[in-house]
Amino acid sequence: MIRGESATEPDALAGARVEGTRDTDSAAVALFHSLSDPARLAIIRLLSDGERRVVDLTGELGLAQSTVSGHLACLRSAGLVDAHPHGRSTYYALTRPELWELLAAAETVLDAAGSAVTLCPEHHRPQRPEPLVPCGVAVRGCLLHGAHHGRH
Amino acid sequence: MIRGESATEPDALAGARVEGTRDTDSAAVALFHSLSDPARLAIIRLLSDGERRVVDLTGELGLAQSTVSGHLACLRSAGLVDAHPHGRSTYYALTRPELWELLAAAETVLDAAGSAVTLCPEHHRPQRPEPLVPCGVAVRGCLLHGAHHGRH
DNA sequence: GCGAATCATCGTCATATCCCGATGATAACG
DNA sequence: CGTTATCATCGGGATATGACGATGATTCGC
Repeated sequence: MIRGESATEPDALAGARVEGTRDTDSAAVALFHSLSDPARLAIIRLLSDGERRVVDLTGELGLAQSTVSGHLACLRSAGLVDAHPHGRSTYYALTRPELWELLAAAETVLDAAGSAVTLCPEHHRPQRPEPLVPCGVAVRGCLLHGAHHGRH
Repeated sequence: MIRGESATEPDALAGARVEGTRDTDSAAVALFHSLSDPARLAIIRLLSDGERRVVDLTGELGLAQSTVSGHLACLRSAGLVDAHPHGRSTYYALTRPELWELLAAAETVLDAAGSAVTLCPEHHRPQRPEPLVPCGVAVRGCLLHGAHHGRH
């Protein structure tokens, strides 16, 4: 991963090894893998405010520069960030606004599991669809509205 | 992971090591990690039709039984499946209907990246929200409806 | 022109991960 | 009761991963 991102490359061979998997699962595997590291989640959060240089991210994360470069390479390979060299600096920015829906959906899954998790920065949080169940059963406070909504 | 799921346990220590991460990120990391393996995605797909025994999954996946047990332990630790021992068999079932929204959202991200990926079984696919952009700009066929919708 | 800054890459290390076969506890079957 | 089936767990192997420091190419600032 840190060198060459071989594990995140779409790998039809590994996909064909396990029955029931699909070649296209590799892209999904790479996407989920890119999100399965705390440093990379933190990078995404930092980039949500706008593009940043590697040295900025390095300072904020408190990791070695080479490590940050590796994480950015992983995110880049998964298509979540883009790199814009500018002189001796390289600016990285997020590329997929759809990512916020994904993070919000993960919040929902974890919320249902009892983990109050906030992955989406507030200004990127997609609107939750209106609950289909009429209000009446207060199960848990809604993360977005902080009020009690019917859940199910 | 295969023994003890130490890597998927919420680990506040690792979370505190990288600046900008949150302790609660561990649950998200574990969730994304649980989805970042082709065999586990296949298991989720198999279980989408209803609960199954380990031996059934083992047969369908073509993996060693111990491997399948390990994957199920991972999914279980992430809260995505539940185990119901019944005699000498153990039935596994999915626990989070919210998971379909997450997989659909991942499809969207990958779709935007140019990878036509189907993670959601058809009978579990959540309804896509109506596009906010009026029809007019045909960019890419909609996975669900197969017709051309405005994208942006 | 020189020193400093930046960053992708490499090598190394400790640990994790997925794979397998083996094993033992438990339950089912004849 | 003896045999078979099932499954969680363990040990080992091959590989991957995230961490670090070092390095060299490129750019910037004086």
